[in-house]
Parts: sequence; C-alpha cells; structure tokens
Amino acid sequence: MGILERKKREKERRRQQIMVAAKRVFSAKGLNRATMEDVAKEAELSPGTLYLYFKNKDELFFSLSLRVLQYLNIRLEHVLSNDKTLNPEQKIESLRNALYDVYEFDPSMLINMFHLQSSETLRNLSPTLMDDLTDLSRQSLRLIAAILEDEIRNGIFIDMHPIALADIVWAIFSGVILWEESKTMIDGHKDYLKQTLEIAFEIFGRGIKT
Amino acid sequence: MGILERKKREKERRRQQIMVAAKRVFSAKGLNRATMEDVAKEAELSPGTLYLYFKNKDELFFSLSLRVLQYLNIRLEHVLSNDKTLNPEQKIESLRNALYDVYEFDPSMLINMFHLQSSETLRNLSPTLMDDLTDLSRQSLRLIAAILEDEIRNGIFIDMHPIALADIVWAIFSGVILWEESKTMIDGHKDYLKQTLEIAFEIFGRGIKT
Amino acid sequence: MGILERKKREKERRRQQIMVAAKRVFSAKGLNRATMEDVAKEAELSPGTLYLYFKNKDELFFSLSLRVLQYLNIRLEHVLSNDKTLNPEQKIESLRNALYDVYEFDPSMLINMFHLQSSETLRNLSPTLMDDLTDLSRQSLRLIAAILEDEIRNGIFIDMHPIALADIVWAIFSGVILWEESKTMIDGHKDYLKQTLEIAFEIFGRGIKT
Amino acid sequence: MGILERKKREKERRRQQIMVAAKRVFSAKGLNRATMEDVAKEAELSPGTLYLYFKNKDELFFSLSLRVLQYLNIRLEHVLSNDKTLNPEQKIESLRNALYDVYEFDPSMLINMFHLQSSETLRNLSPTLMDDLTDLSRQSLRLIAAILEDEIRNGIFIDMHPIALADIVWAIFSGVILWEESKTMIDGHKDYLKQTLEIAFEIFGRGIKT
DNA sequence: CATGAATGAGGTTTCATTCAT
DNA sequence: CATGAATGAAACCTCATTCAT
Repeated sequence: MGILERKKREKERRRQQIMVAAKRVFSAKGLNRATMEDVAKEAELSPGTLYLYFKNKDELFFSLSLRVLQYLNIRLEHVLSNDKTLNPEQKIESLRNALYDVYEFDPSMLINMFHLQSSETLRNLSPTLMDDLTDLSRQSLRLIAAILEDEIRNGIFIDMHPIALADIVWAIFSGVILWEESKTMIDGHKDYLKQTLEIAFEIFGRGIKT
Repeated sequence: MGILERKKREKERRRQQIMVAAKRVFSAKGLNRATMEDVAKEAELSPGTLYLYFKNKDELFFSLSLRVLQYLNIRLEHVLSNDKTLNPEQKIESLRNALYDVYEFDPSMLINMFHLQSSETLRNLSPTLMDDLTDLSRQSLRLIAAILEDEIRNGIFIDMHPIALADIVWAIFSGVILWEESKTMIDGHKDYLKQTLEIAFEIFGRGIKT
Repeated sequence: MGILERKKREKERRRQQIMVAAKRVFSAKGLNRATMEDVAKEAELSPGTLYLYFKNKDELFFSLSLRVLQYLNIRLEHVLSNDKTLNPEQKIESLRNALYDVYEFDPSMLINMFHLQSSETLRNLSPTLMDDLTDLSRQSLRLIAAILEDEIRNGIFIDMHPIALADIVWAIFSGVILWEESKTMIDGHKDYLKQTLEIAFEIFGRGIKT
Repeated sequence: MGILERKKREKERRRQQIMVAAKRVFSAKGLNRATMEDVAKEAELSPGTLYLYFKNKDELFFSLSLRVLQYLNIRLEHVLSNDKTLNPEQKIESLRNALYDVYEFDPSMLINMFHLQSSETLRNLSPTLMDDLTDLSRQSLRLIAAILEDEIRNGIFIDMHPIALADIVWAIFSGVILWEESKTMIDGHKDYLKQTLEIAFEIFGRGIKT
C-alpha cells in the first residue's frame, strides 16, 4: 500500500536529516571530537533517536562517505553518457568539473574517507555498509576508466591500462584536495583550490599525445 | 662535562624509544583507537613514563609527524645540493626517489598528518611544537620550489610560479600515497605504490617542454 | 505545562540526592580522600550520572557550601524580622541559636568552607557558582550587621562599625566550631560545642554596656 | 664524638631546609595541589631526598604544624614566666601579642592544621608524630589556662574552669584568623587582621570583672 | 516512534613513592 | 647520602549506547 511506501519515505527523510546534521558536526570537529550528542543537538533530535536509524557512530559516519561516493558516481555516469560527442580535451575538462563538484558537495568527507584506514574501525560496520563502500569505490574507478577508455584504445593517451590511469586521476584529485586542506589549516587561507586543481589537470592534460 | 652530555643523549634515546613504539601502535590502530597504555606496553614502559617525555597524547602523536617532515626536508636538501649537476629529467628522478624514501620511512604518518585538520586538536599542542610543524611544512615547499627554480626560469618547465609547482608535486605525492592507503584498506593488498608513483611522475614529467 | 514543571522538580530532587550523598562522603573523608566513585556509590548512582548534575568534583563540593550559606542567611533573615520586638540580650540569644542551628545543619561543611583558600581550586568553578558564593558570604555579614545595627546606633554596644562587629560574631562562631572540630579529631570526643558556644556568647554578651 | 653530633646537626639543618621549602609551597597551593616535586624543587633537592627525612607527604605536612605548635608553646611559656609581675589587663595584652606573633610566624599553617580533620589522614602518620601533635595541643591549652589561672581563682574573670576559658581564647584566636583568611580569598584584600584581632580581644577583655 | 536520563567501561593523566646508580 | 627516572595505582572524567517511559 501507499501507507507502507509513505512510512519508508518518511524514514528515509529522517535519515537524511540526521546525515545533514552529522555532516556539519563531523566537518567541524572531526570523527573523534564530535559526539553523538553534538549530532543529536544539531539534528534537533535526541541521542536515542540516532540509534533508530544508524547502528552506531561509525556506521553513521561512513554513511556520509557513501553519500559522497554515490554523488561522485552519478556525476561520472553523467560525464560518461555525454562522452561520445566530446573530443579528448573536452573529456578532461568535463572530468575536472565533475570532480570539482564532488569536492564542493562535501569537502570534509573526502578527507574523512581516509580515516577508513584501520581495519579495526571497520569491525563496527555492518557487512551491508561495508560492501556498499567497497562496491562504490570500485565503480568510481571503473567509470573514470570507461570515460578514458576510447582515448587509450585509440592511442591518444600515453599507453596505460585504463584502471591505472583512473587511479592517477583520482590520486591527483584527492592529493590536491588533501594538500589544500592541510595547508588551509596551517596558513588559515582557503579557496584557491580551483586554481590548483586546474593546474593539476593542466599537467594531466600533457599526457595527451598531440 | 661528558656526564651531562650523556644524560641528555640517554634522554633523547628514551624519547626515540617511545616514538618508535608510538609509531607502530598509531600506524596499526590510528590516533583514536590507540591508547597510551598500548603505546606504553609496546615501549615496555609504564604509562606514567610516557608523560615524562611528552606532555600529552596529541603531543606524542604530532611529534611523529615532525619526524617525517624533518626527514623529508633532509632528503630534499640533499636533492637540492646535488641539483646543479643534473639535467631536468634527472632532477625529476631524484625528486621522485626522495619522496618515495620518505613514504617508506613512515607511510602511516604521512596519512596521519592530515588529521591536523581541526583546530580543536591543536589546542593541546605546545606552541613550540605547533611552530615547528608550521615551519617545517613551509620549508618543504620552499625546498621543492628551489629544486625546480632553474628549470622554471629557463623555461624548461611550463610557465608556472615555483611555489605553485611545488604545491603540485606535493599534491601528487600525497594524493598518490593517500589514495593508495585507502585502497589498501578496502582491497587488502598493498605495495604497488612504487609503480603508481612512477606513473604519476611520468605524467608530471610530461610538463617538461621538449 | 505541569510536565515541564515536574521534570524540573525531578531533576532538582536528583541533585539533592547527590548532594546528600556527597555531604556524607565529604564529611567522612574530606575533599581529597573522597572520590567521585565514593559519592556515586553512596548515592546509588553511576559515576557518570554525577557529571550530569555537576560539572566536576570541585563544583559538587562547593555546591554544598552554598547550601550551608543559604541556610545561614535564611536563619539570619528570620532573626532580623523578629528583631524589633527583642531587647539586646534576647537578640544575642536569638543570634546564638541561629548560628548553632547552622552548625547542626552541616558541621563538616562549615569547616570545609575554609578550603576555599587557594585560588587555584577556584579556577575549576563556574563563574555562576563563584559569584553565588561571594554574594552569600557578603550577605551573611550584612545580615548580622543589620541585626546589631540598632544597638550600635543607640550606644548599647561598644562603639564599633556594624560590619566589623559582624565580623567578630562570625569569627567567634567559626572559631569555636573549628577549634572544636580540630580537638575532636585529636581527642576523639565531640559535642560539647553547645556549652563552649554558650560561653563564647557569654563573653560576647559582655560587650553590652550596662 | 663530635663527629656524630655534627652529623646529627647536619641532618637537622637539612630537615629545616626542607620544611622551609614545604611551608612556602603548601602555603601557596594547599596540601593537595602541592606535589612533592614542587617541594623538592623549592628546596633545590630531588624528590627522593625528601623521603630520607620524612616518611611521607602527610608526615612532612604535619611536621610543619608541629613547628607552629612548638613556637606557640614557647611564646606562651614566655608569657607565663613574666606573668607574676603583670596585672590582668597586661596579661590579656601579653597573650594577644603572643598569639599575634604565632599568626605571623606561619599564617597558612594555622589554617592547614584544620585539615587534621579526617581520621583517615592520620593513619599515614607515625605514632611518634601523632603523639607529639596531641601533646603539644594539650600543652598549649594548659599554658593558656595557667596564664589565666590566678585571675580565675581570684574571681577577677567570670567564673569558669581555666581550661574552658583557654578553649575560648584559642577559639577566638583561630576564628578570627580563619575568618580573616576566608574573606581574604574572596575579597582579595588582606592584612587588616591586626585591627580585627584587637577588637576580638577588646571583647574578650570585657570578660574581666571590674 | 521518540525520548533523554542513566549507565559504566575505559581513556587520559597525575603523582606519591621506590630503587638502581 | 643523594639522585631522579621510572613506576603503577588510582583518580577524574567522557561518551557511545541502552531502555523504561
């Protein structure tokens, strides 16, 4: 019935409300210093309620990473679908814009994704979430590879396996972002990312055979 | 006389002993999950002893980052001093090797340095340590810039301010490393960094005008 | 409505429950030897709960002093309101009874109030509590002074500023109590305070001109 | 031999050196906040050395109280020996001066003596020190009583057992001091003790029959 | 479903005391 | 005798999580 449907949607809406609050709090304080009560207050809910929607703190935290990855993949799919009509330079341009949007979507979460390090942290995650994270990560690599596949095959790029090239793109992207963030913390001035990112892709673009 | 000297050296040795243990523990568990007792056990010391050498947990942690930055700068200085005799390709090669050594020196700390994010964390640090971190970070950028300066001036590289170029080098470097690490966590297999790093520099090398 | 009101009252009741337990524990062991766990056990609560109602140990401790001062002031106000109808001897009598009741209300806290010494201790207190303590202390002096004011003005007492006289009364009072307590500790027998206090006031009463 | 004698004197001198340092530190920080290392630093000795002269922290602390009591008794004995030649008013005056000197000798220790409260604290003291404290306390009472004995016997004072009267004197004295101290802490201005003390004795003096 | 008071395990940190040198 | 590095027990306090309402 529509009634079950509505309940499900209501529940999803509440999940989103919590995640929006969590994003703000985690961005401001980091995973450790932020408490569940902080998140609850930001969401104008009680601590107990958070646990109706997320198994535990880690699960809430990594659900945010999931969201970023989902957004990343949506944007990459969009690039891919417009792909056929573009020349190599336009593809690079298109890819850069997509990645830049992802950064804007949630700058801090991209950094926080690297907290995913220790396997001990992951013991708290439900297998479902764990699998989702793994799948989405792989998919994003595959999508970048697919975008660049034709150029590789046609020898327009330097000779390289598509997945390896996708790694490089992602590495430059995340590297730029992370370096940017860390500098920000030290120097106190932000937001020349765009310029830096463009230079990075300028370099990357040099990989194109002429 | 020698007696004061020896004491100082003894004290420094103990500091190193603790840092070695801390490095192992923090690498394995991350800043949060690792406890001071873990570190103490690893160092075969009592918890209280740690506090004779480090003001608190954060100070111990970031002293490790300091070490990495110090090593980075030593390696970069070395590259710079050999600089004059090398051609552009050799400089890039030399720079890559230096950065690669730094990564091998302490892979996890490079990642953990990005925890430097939230200013709340930094309130626990002594001004001395804080200043050292800031200074060393800046110095590393200046060194990379100096290494590349001649090439820029001579128009061998694409036209770019040395510091901006140094940013890019560092971004690629840290990005590759970080991405590598996060993948590791997900896929469970490590250590093809070398190859990835080489490809990154391959791309970077394309910035050289022919 | 009543629901908010009841919650507030419930919360206040819990605060009182904790303070009653704390009073017992602090009286028996003193501020230092008593641990928060002792207090928690006495209150049949968990340690964490104490911190929902009191910011830290010092704040809990001095909240007890606050209570004594509040009671002191209530009793003094009562003396003052009955004041007009009494002759000088009756006022002294009335004052003595009031102070004696305060002592019985919480003998140990009167002693512990003198721990208020070091300004280092006070750094842990919230400004609110700090201000309350200061205000109540001043008010108690002012009340005693008000009680004796008429007699001073009419030259029945020796010539002295009311506040200075109030100081003396309070000094005798606390002196008797403190001396009593310290002897108790040494000799192991208590409770001849009443007699001693009466003698003190006997002496004090001699200040009355005939 | 003189050699043993000299060693003993040397040892006593070192004890004094530690106590002087301890007095300063305990006065500034109170028994709890002051650490043995603080005392050691003030005495320009190492922590370990303190334990060669004092069994533990409590023993060091209460040795200071002992010193005050010893000084008190010396002064009281002096008053007593000059006693015969004085009239009642002069005795009061003499007593006041003695007590005032004791306060000046070590104001903070008089307050800290009231920490002697909890019997748990005393478990750490050696029986020797414990006995000394008890004896000296009693002796000081007996001395005050002796000073006033003649007047009592001759009916010059109000009719009262000498020891009870001594209690009162001591109570007023310590009360004035303690009250003074606590006000000091709150208001931040000290040193009108002398005036207050004089007024207290003025009142006390009224106990004298004319 | 939502609450939020209560829990209590566990973390960081302190510091009196010891003991090898 | 003197040292002072090391100890480790124990304190304070936090906060993820639960559960009765």
